Amino acid sequence: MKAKRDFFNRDVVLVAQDLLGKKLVRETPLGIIKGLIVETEAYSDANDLASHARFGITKRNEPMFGQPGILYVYLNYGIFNLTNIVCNNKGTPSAVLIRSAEIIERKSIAIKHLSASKFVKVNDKLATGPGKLSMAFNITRQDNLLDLTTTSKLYIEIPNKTVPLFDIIKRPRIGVDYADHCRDLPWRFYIGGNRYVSRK
DNA sequence: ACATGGATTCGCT
DNA sequence: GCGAATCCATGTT
Repeated sequence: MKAKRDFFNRDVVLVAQDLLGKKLVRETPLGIIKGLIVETEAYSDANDLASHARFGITKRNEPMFGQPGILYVYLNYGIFNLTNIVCNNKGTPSAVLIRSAEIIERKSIAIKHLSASKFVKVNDKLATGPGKLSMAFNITRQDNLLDLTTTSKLYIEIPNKTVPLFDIIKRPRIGVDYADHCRDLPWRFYIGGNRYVSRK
């Protein structure tokens, strides 16, 4: 079952954890790639000094203020697109950064996407780290504002059958040392013991 | 108009 | 553990 608007219209810290173990489905010209989300981070509103929303609404972060369930993609370090899904009700900025996934269908397509960049190494960890993940799934700024609840191009699939239980590890977010006291918030979430997590 | 630095990754030390 | 690659949004002049 495809995740609906209500799934994303909740507190971003909850959604970030709830996305673990869900399927990320991506339709490309070459076929449909599927991956299990194993690592996420939550970014909140103006009170979160690590969030793009800390400056208020700008041209770049405008998607964060939009409908829950839409995509927010931005260029990071001039090299990588980073994939975020907007949460909370419209007007309350927040987004979940999808950091890592275990690709379970059509790995060959992901390998083709990764091969297009000289900045990533193609190995068995195809979508480990937010830059590699976005490239493996061929998510670029062209996909910015895409509505995951209404398109078949990209969406979250919630399995019908029960999935095996797993531990949710909570840690400070990566690369936000500038964020004053917010740097220590345990808003990075990953599946305990999963080998596709970017760092321990 | 200009300077700054970053939600990364890889390769070398 | 550290620096390079690379570019544009953001904040300052």
